[in-house]
Amino acid sequence: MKKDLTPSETQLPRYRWLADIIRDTIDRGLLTDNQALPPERELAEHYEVSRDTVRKALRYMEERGIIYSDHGRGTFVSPTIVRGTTRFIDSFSQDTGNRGGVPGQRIISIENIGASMAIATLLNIESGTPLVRVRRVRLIDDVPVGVHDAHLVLPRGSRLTRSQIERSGSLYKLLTAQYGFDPAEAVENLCAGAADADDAQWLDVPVATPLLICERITLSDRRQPIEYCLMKYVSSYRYRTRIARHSDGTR
Amino acid sequence: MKKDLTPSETQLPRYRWLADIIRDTIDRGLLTDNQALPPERELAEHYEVSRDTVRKALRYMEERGIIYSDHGRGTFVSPTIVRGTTRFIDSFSQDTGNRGGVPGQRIISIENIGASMAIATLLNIESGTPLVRVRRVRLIDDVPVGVHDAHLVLPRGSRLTRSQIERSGSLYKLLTAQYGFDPAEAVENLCAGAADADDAQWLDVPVATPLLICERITLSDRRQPIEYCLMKYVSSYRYRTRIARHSDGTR
DNA sequence: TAGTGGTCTAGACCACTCG
DNA sequence: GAGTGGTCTAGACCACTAG
Repeated sequence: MKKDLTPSETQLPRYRWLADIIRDTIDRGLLTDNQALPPERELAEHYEVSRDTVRKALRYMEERGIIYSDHGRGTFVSPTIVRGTTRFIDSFSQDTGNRGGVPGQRIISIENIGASMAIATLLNIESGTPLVRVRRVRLIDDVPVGVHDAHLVLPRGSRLTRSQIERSGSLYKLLTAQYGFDPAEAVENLCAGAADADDAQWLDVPVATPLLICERITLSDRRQPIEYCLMKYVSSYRYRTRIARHSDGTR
Repeated sequence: MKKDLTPSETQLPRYRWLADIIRDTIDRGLLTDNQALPPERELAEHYEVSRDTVRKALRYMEERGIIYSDHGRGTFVSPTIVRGTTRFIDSFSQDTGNRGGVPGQRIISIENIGASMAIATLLNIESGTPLVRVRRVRLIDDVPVGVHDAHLVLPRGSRLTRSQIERSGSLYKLLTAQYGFDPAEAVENLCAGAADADDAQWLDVPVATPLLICERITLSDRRQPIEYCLMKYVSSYRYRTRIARHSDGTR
């Protein structure tokens, strides 16, 4: 168990080490919805870290929707409905797994293309720049739930093969490991749409069926656009998210 | 200008005061996309605060997608595409204003009802608990773009009138000011759907038109559910969001 | 190697909540 | 008033980036 390792053994900063311990405690059900954590000063003493480090661990968890703090009252475990709503960049495989489904994919095509004007504008690159386009049907428990159409900016000469993607569960993990693809942030735009003939075929629904359309632009650590992805989902697919702030900036 | 006020005059914590100054600098175009901010130590000296306070201001802004920091390189202004994608709980009026539209509403009905079993389960209350149900058509520049169906848990005896809501631009602002309604966090679930006869009438679209469906549960500071809201939007409406994390927890 | 952000500490005081 | 989280400080050292 993580608990038995010292922070230096885990190679993690102390606040991450502490966050993992607390997270574990919650995941094991020893602390449940809206129950209070020990006070910060107590945690600091018990784990032999400064109070500031405790606070860093708590803020780290709060950002992820695991706990929340109330001034003057204490720090509490977030209700189940909130925990686990944090969105990550490689969300599909992740989310699906978290919800108890088996994520899958069927590759429609992999092409080396030049950026169209529309895509070039979105990605802030020259039109005609070489891109890799990957189209996939996404499955949950072998049922098609969505189509992904990704346009990737990869280093010159990168070659992506069907079998590579198929072997690796997650396209992102593959790209990160093999091609230095390093997503830091993404912007998403969601709206309603209707299935066209292609969508209908791949998703096995009638033409004009309502679909959830999600456009994503992914940025590298230097905030250069490295991917444009158009995703369309059938109505049974749920996109979950969490909002933690009021517009007055409070909390 | 805020710049000329001392932190104590603004009644804000120093880190918020500093964040506002930097934000202002960016908004005025003195610092633009991917440009570097001064180093933390320099900001600390210049504004006569500790480096830790500077860091707190920077983290506050980073959470909101205004800037980003890279270890060893510096801190930079987020590209325009990213800035302003932060979602807030009272998003409709806010977002619409930010995008240059004029937000509006047409109230369909205000009812005092008892919680149905479905709603009661979602809100974690007894079925039959008194709720206020507010149905509204949301407008942008006087064009209907969505319908909101809110079920509110308000203190006993609260009375909500049409004219009150109409006078106040934002329902949330009214509830907060008048009824101690204090949203701290919200969970949203998005999916695709089709317009039913009612939707079609209010949104002025054919029945079965694809709609973006967004269900929201709003929680109080004590993380008690205080609202369930079902929102449906026509396909021209864009729901924008930002994802800042990779699933390995890095950054 | 110089410069940057990231982690960590120990201590002080403020602001809020609740009995 | 006692206990909690929130802000702030001054200083140290580590980790990463780039010329």
